[in-house]
Amino acid sequence: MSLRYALLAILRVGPLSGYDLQKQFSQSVGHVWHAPDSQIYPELRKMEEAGLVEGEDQLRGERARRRVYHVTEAGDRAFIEWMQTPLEYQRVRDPAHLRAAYLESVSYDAAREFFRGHIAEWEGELEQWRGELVHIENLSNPMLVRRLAVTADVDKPRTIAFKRITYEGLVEHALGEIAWARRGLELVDELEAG
Amino acid sequence: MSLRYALLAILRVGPLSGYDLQKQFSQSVGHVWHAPDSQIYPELRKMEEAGLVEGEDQLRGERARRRVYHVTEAGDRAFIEWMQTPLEYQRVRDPAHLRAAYLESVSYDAAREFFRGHIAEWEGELEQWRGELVHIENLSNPMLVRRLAVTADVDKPRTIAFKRITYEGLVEHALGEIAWARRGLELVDELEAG
DNA sequence: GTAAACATGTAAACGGTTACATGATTAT
DNA sequence: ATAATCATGTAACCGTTTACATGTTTAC
Repeated sequence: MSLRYALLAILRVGPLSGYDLQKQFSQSVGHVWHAPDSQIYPELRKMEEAGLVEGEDQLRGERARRRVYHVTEAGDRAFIEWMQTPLEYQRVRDPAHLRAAYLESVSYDAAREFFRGHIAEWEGELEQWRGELVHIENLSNPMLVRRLAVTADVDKPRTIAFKRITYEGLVEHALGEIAWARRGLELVDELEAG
Repeated sequence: MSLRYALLAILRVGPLSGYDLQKQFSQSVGHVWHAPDSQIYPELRKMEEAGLVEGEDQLRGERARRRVYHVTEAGDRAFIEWMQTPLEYQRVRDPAHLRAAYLESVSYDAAREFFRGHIAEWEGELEQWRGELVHIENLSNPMLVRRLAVTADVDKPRTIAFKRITYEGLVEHALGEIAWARRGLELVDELEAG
């Protein structure tokens, strides 16, 4: 159910077509809440039915159209209300730690493969999140710039500060996973040696 | 799809009824892969259809029955094969960091509420995982004891070591989330002050 | 002319959540 | 007698994933 609010968060900055939304999405909120375009288009339609957004068809060339969505007052209220509601945490479902707990059932090399894969996976995320963090510090993230353009001066420091701490948290998590997996590799070496 | 392998991991230690499995589950693998009983019973049936486990109905008293499942050779092979297959990581979908990125749209108190809730959530997980870690160190976890009972002496150190590093990783993650949220609270104080 | 990018979807399947439903046995 | 625990499910719903489907416009 968070997809809806992730989309509202972006649309609140200004109207966008489904296509543009999806592109902005994958370069911003998509870093913490992934969604494919095949999920975004239908969700926008549902949000329109619920009165949270309104879409207008615009013509593009002679035959093509694009549907541009903007947030309604009800949509804005719904977003703020959600932000103030206690967050529903999802139950833990962590395939990597599930597997790690049973590595005794495979060879040392297979165990190493697992930890190496874990490092590769989290280094990928780390790179993305660190990149975002740099863009936040430099004010070189287009979404953030657009947002700041519609934000009162008093509110700007907060807007930046919360984005920064968010990505700092993600970066630290990724670093933690990588450090853990490196220790995993050392453990495998020790077990094999002794 | 990991539920299947989580269930196999437990059943490989020895036969269990759906009910007992579910109890063992919630006290062991359930810490990293949650599943309600309403999901476990049908999954066991599906695994039986797939030939991974076999169930036998046992009588309990006069009228009641319980179905005891054990892993087949095919089930054992499937588990080992899965353990050696590159892990499919799920796309990031993190409602807490999604929300954190937009805290400028609510009051300082609402932002504090969010971070406090985050701390409470992760302290809950931390307690569970730390408890497990203690049970692993003391060999006071019944599942681990049963597992060691069917494990060759040479393999025992590994079996313990992988469980330990798994829960250490989880504990560190929880500590990281808590430290992050505490910094969040400090940030809110600073923003409100200056 | 052709490829890249623009633009918007549908359909089927799957996994997970929540609520409901039922009854037997054992310990007090 | 009664409560706790044992024991096993079904059904409806929801969100997500994957694969498929189609056509337009713009830049080279």
